[in-house]
Amino acid sequence: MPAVLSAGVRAVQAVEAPAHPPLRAVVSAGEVQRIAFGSQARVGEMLRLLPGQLPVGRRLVHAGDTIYIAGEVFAHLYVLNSGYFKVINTAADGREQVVGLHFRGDWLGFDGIATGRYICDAVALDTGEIWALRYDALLLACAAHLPLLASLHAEMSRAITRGRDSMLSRCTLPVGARVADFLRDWASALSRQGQRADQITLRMTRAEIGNYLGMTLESVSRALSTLARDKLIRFAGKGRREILIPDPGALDAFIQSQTAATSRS
Amino acid sequence: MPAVLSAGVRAVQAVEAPAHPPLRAVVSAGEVQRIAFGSQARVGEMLRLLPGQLPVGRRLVHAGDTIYIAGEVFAHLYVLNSGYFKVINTAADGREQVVGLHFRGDWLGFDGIATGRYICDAVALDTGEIWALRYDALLLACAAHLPLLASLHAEMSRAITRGRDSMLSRCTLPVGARVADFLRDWASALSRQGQRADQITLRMTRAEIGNYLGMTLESVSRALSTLARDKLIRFAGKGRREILIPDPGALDAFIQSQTAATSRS
DNA sequence: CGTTCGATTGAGGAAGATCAATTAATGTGG
DNA sequence: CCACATTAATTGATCTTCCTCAATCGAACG
Repeated sequence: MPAVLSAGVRAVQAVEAPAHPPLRAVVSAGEVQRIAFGSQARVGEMLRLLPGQLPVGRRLVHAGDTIYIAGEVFAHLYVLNSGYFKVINTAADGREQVVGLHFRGDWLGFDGIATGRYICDAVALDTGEIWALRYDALLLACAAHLPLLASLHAEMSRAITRGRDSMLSRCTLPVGARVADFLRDWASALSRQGQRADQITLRMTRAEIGNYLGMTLESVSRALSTLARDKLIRFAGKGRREILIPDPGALDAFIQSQTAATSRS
Repeated sequence: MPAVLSAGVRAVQAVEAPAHPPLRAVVSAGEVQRIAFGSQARVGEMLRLLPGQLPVGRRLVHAGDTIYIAGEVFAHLYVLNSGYFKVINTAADGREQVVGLHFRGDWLGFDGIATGRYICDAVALDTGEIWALRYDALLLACAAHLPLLASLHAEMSRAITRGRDSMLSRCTLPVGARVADFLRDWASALSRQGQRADQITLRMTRAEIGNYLGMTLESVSRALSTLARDKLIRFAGKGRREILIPDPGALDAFIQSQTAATSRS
């Protein structure tokens, strides 16, 4: 039984955030319009669309806290307001894998809708705040307010598309390019959030990254070392979890050079 | 550019089925209740839930026909009434992969919701019939009829979950077990449809299967030969596309024996 | 300051890809 | 209906990639 992923998972810690500004004040409607598809827009859109009567349960989480676990009865969808999260899928025979990484603006919990129980574990990688929406209340609100429904569906659609892109990456790229692609993804997620995209703080161990990317931790380490040697990335800070990307375009070029060499069609 | 996947793709052929029995008569409501989660139930559920005013465009397709292609403007979701279908994802640099296989009762087109354009190609593997639902009309119908909305969400949820299960299989199983898992999946899909699950007619070439499973066509061929040698499967018919599964449990055991050996955690 | 956990790096081996040759199936024109 | 052409599938030999095993190093923490 691989203990890598479950290590450090702490008990659920449901803390209600004390004082917060009113929901509608966080992002202005105008700002929402300007930043298309960015997480600012997505979170703002949520805030704008959520009718006052739909209760939003706020919860602070810390690294290792679980949002939900497989088998738990489904009742809520979660909107990530801040922090970093992973989703772990476990097979009947015990194989497990990190199948998703999620950030501000993402939704969690879709996997629970079909069966009425969550299929995966959702775990915080860092301190953050999540909003819990009762699914039944959300459905009613959606029926009354179609833009909210459209927004919800767009999120589910994105979840499907991202999963497919991950598949493509895992199945068509050699390990080195997979790691580069991972960094590129992370950076673009940061830029969607309006943060600087050239500076990444990995919140996972090499073992977790390797599990996510379908390779061993040694392969992750070697790939990162190679990227650093070739000046495609740079390590910052004391530990080796701060990564700088001087030239994102060079990363793209590297990935493409790898695919041209190894075209598994 | 890998030509494997696009080979044999023919132009869209939109044929309206001539005479059909009225929608509600195909599956009785009682039958729907009895067969939980099977595709009979899912198709029947659709029929029951779709209000009369929601227009359903029927289309007959043949092997190679495209339901939609990447970049096309999104307007419809598709419910598969019969036939076999594949979904192909293509990266910016030309890498492409079969990321999904779909059967009677499945929905296609969710990937188009978020951006307003389809992200993938959906191609028929065999003759079949699909129902096209205008997404805007569907949203309105959902708002008026919440069970329909719940059903739609359940389908999207399943799409997400299935994608994650595929990821897990691709990233944690050696090639032999991946092929066995593929056969098991196909068989269980057949059984959900009420068809016999011990007899599979592969509608894809070894190259397509390999692409779907993240391995070469030679590996697929070798894996199938090994499974046949070990009596876990048997080839029927003239070609080697008819596969019999004498003992599904033995397949499970085989997969598990492989995972115990190669635990990439 | 030692202990522990994570990361790096090297050496060797195994799984699977690639290359190549053969056979089987499918389709085509005569 | 048959000879031929074409595509799909199988099988073997070789080679590359990546995994496994192991040792070392560094950082974090009590």
